[in-house]
Amino acid sequence: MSTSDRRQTGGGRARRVDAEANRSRILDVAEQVFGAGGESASTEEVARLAGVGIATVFRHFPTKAALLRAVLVRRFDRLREQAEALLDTADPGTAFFDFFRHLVADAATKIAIGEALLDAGGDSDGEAAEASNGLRRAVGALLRRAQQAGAVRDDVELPEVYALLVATSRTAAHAGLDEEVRARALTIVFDGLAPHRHQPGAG
Amino acid sequence: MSTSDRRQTGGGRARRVDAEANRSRILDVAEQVFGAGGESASTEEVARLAGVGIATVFRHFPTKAALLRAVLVRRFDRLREQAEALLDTADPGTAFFDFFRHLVADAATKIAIGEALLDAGGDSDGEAAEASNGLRRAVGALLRRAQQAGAVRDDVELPEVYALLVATSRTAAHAGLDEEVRARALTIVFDGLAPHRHQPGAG
DNA sequence: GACTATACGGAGTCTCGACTTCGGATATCA
DNA sequence: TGATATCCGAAGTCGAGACTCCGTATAGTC
Repeated sequence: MSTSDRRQTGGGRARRVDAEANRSRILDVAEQVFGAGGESASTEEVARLAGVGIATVFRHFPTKAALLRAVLVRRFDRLREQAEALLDTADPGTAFFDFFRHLVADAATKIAIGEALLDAGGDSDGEAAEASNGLRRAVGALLRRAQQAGAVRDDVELPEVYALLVATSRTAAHAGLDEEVRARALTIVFDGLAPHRHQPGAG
Repeated sequence: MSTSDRRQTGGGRARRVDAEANRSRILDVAEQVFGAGGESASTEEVARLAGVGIATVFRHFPTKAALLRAVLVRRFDRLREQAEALLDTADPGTAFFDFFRHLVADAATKIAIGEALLDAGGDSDGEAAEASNGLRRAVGALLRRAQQAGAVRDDVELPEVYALLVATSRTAAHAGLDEEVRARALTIVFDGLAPHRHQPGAG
């Protein structure tokens, strides 16, 4: 309900099926390409890997920014759905920490996602910001539930938790950080989020 | 002893004082410009703000990458010196946590620094990698000392600690994360680094 | 099978930014 | 002060990548 409903409403005829298939393939490829190379990857490469001409890409997405936005919206929506699904999980603590881990692992192969997690919140266009906020709210719900269950300390709030989520995701997105180190770093963060602790390192 | 010693050795005459002044000013401006806008900021803007022609920038630094590298080397060296100075501080725990906080705050106004903290380690040229490793080693020394003093748990190692340092620095570097949230996020990380805790959120 | 709106791809244009050229200025030294 | 090696800036070149034009192909409809 976020994308791909353009001509359906408004009177004009529906999109041709080949055009719809191309649009979908372009989105898939763009997610991979921008995921691997960041947003500096070229539109031409997306077209080539999708097996279409560059004009076709620009016909479906008027600017490169629009394409990137569409990719991000889809990704954010998917992550939000996964987060919301976890709200039904039996153990709130497991749900929260698992999703944290999942998002970081997911971002590890998607540079642009990690970057965008941050950027989309502030500026950006309405749709992308909305998708980003949707994800943020879902994380907030997981957090609150985990706190009520006593799995996360009560004195932390969404902004700093989300900041840590973004920070670890963005860093995991780049090469050079192997999986084991990432897991150990997350363990430290999770320990910091756990209840029953005193204040260290205060200046 | 890392930069600015070019013509001094080797027989040729020393650099003219106006040239040396320009070189220094270019480095200062470049640090600001790349700090604020990331490495995508243009060389021409550096030249303009430094009050010189663009050719002068390229005369001193043969490529944009070389300029960026010079900026980073200088910055890394400076941070390393600060870290090493803290090794004489009375309290090892305070030294470690203060430097962590300092580095994150420093990176908050220097996008390129945060990015480079990560990148320089892996590839990059010899000089930049060396400077980066120097900083990493200095952080390692602070960490070990803090652990011996019982201010940081014994079962964490430099890779994951450095990863967290990089992660929080990079994220702090972008807009939209206010100072208070940053401080609260760091508190969580520091709590995770503190000794005497059980394992939460394990899956 | 023919007709047509829709979609396609290749070959452009246009802008931007890294880097060079070269004639003119100036610090340095005698 | 005069000679000159060094340094400077304005105006280029060059390549890359975002975006457009237009003749051709094809899905959808009869």
